[in-house]
Amino acid sequence: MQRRHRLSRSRDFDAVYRHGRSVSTRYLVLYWFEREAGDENAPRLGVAVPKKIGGSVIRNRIKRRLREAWAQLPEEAPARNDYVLVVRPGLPEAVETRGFDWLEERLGEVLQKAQL
RNA sequence: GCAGGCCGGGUGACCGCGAGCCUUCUGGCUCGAGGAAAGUCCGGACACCGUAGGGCAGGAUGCUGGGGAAAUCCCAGGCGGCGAAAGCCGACGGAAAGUGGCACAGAAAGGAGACCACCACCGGCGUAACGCAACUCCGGAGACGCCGGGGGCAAGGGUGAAAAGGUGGGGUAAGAGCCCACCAGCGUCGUGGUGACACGACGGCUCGCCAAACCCCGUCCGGUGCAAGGCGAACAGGCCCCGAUGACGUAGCCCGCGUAGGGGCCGGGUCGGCCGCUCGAGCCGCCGAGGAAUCGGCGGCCUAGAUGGAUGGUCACCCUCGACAGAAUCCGGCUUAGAGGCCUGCUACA
RNA sequence: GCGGGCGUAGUUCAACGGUAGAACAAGAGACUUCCAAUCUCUUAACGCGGGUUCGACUCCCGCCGCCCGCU
Repeated sequence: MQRRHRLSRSRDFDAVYRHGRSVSTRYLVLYWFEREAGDENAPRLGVAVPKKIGGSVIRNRIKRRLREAWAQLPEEAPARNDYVLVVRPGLPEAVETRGFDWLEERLGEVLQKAQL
């Protein structure tokens, strides 16, 4: 995922949290927010992992895997939006035991629930 | 069992990520986490702060020698403790400068005293022809017993973590370093050692424990931290108060020094960009000095620099199935976490 | 990056270096026809590992966990 397809500023995160909508599942929370009308460049993703989840190795690994899973997705996420994925406790352990394919299913689940 | 050192899954393919370089402009090449990157416990480098100067206060530190930029660091040695040994551990200056503490128990917890017991002496009372535990000693000039008195003494008693050196002998009315021998401690001298210290001789005869209790002594310490700091961008108004009778710098206080600005409220701007940013007390190899830490010389190498923060996905094969864990200015240490494997030396047992 | 504070019964808090206490809660009993209230009794704890000391919740060092600041 290239840098322009990521959320890179604290103000962007704030905007998505403050003005966007959200949906949550057992392991993930998804926020999304429609940017300025007519801006159809590409979807942008930010990943947030609380410190409660684990050490920096755990947190970095789950972020990498979520970005990879996001990139593997077909065009399910409309390009006009900014997204923030929040990891909930238990996800890294579950991925370790159930594998990467399971993580892709969980990501698809939360996107479907959002009904974009 | 102990000590020291090292490695920390590997190889290949495709798709991705970050940086640099090249480029025919959409690709190619190269590099891309750790021994602890961690905790932030010490020490620096570096940077800035209208000065960093002194005193007090405060903090840190504390055997000796060497190393090191420095350090709650390293090496070697001494001393003390633990262990059968190899070896490990130790904030290890001062208690005859002062203050304070030593619960319970115990007579007494520190410049001494005397509860019980012991010992002669003096006085009083009661007695013994056989008495006294016993005698060849002593005893009606009163032994012995009881009571009282002023003394002597600190060996014994029980308590305690600890009781004024320990053991043995002499000595004495009973005793005591009162005297003697050995041991321990202290002091002086000598010898060895750079030194901590060790050994020996002599001396007088002894001075409790706690300073990780206050403290005393020696040594060291300006503050803030890369979110330092610099460049550029944006905004660049109003009111009030204090101030050469010294505000403020200045930090806990005082002195000294410097200097003309400082503070509050409202309004406005900035949650962006570039540099700092990785070549350094650097790493590797060889040679030399040294007992080692380490140092010197020569040759070679360039080895992450992100900024919501770069290592992931899929597949194949192999092995002993892979722990703890992710750089954020850099470096030297300490501490903590940690699956497995390799090498070297030593000790004990068989 | 820098700095500060706190860990004691189930909970909220105490304790000059000398036996860890109080309140509430919980359990049992008493009182009551029953419940509540009240009274009595009981159960329980110094975050972990070293060190100093005769002796450590207390003093020192190192970890672990939690909370809070500054920029």
